Amino acid sequence: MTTRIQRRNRRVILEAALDVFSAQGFRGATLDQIAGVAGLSKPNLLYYFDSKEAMHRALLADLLDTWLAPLRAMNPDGNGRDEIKAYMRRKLQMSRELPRESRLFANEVLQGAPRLADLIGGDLKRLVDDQAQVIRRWITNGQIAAVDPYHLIFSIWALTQHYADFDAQIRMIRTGADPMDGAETYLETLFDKLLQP
Amino acid sequence: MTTRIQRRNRRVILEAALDVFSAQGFRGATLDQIAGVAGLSKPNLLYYFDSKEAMHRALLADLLDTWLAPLRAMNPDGNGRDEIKAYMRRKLQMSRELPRESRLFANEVLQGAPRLADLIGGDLKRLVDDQAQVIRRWITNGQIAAVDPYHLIFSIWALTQHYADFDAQIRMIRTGADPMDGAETYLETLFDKLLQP
DNA sequence: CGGCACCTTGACTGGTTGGTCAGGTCTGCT
DNA sequence: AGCAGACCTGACCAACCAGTCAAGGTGCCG
Repeated sequence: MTTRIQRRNRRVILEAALDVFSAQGFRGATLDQIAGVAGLSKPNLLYYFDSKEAMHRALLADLLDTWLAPLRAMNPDGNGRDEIKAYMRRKLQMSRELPRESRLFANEVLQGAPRLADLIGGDLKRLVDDQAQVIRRWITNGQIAAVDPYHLIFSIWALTQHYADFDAQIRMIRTGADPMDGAETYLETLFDKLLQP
Repeated sequence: MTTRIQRRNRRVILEAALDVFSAQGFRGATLDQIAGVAGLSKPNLLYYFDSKEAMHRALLADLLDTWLAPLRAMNPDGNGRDEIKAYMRRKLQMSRELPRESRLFANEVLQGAPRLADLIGGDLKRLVDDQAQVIRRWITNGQIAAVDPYHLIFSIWALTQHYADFDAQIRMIRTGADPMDGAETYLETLFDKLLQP
């Protein structure tokens, strides 16, 4: 049985943990920092989660579905070009709206995904394999140009997540402007040209 | 005056530090780990470098030139499409040959580039601004299609570095094969189509 | 081969950090 | 109101970690 207080505090803690983990990485984050952001005491954090590791795991598990949803949502019966471009647009929107989540995953993968491997397991691979098949069918149908489906998916990840993960670098260069200004238009053009049969 | 032993040990230490920092991030790396990889004692490390921070700074400073060289090497008087594609190819090769360096920078930028800001300063911005001007000229000359020069550069970074930085994820999906198999062909096609006037 | 500068290290320190615990406070139910 | 169980915390601990130091070892010069 979960109480109202439990629900509220767990939410507050995970929110704070996302803030700190995404900005500092797992090793770099401290319970004191998370406690400070959450406005709770450190022992209280550990009343709700068994360990720092458990918070991190809970975060990743909660976010995994959200993170993969855009890829899952690609409709095999839709028009190839529209579906892929819609996928790209959804991912780009996630970089804009959920940059902390993007950086959390990036931090994790960058360090070899030790805490992610068992969570994802073959799940991600299966999803990507399935959608690669779908893309292959669109190629066969002549709906899109013949490009490697895996590299196509990787390039969507790379191009969209870059704006969240490397935000600091982009800000150094495009001082003033919103770092993502013009990104949608640019990527729209890029994928239009790439996929044109 | 630097002795032979000094040169050798500094090199060994930076090599080990690159290994550990790129895999664990600054905060995640410990001097004991670096000492272990280097085959030296921890106090000995601190005989050659004032602090952990100093090792990290030395690494970044040493690598910065290497890292920006490909962008600097873009020849304003060359053919636009060839120059940009050559830049992309050089960056992709760096992802293949220097993945640790790529991950070191990625780790740094991901966490807001605190230790990089003063090192790069306006230097990177100036270089990118200059090369963006060069690209604009190629567009005016009709050598390449009209695309936003900044997003073009960002997309080259994103697409090439992704293979080094997200290697762990790609390996989960493309089990067996070399993660970068087919990447060059794919990116060649992508930029061909994108830049086609 | 003797001496001096350079190199190396075991043992230590002070500060940080994840996690524990005993006891106190609050909340919701009857 | 009263109580049982949920919630919260100050004080504490053990492990870890960057950095110090004094003392001994090593290479290089005359």
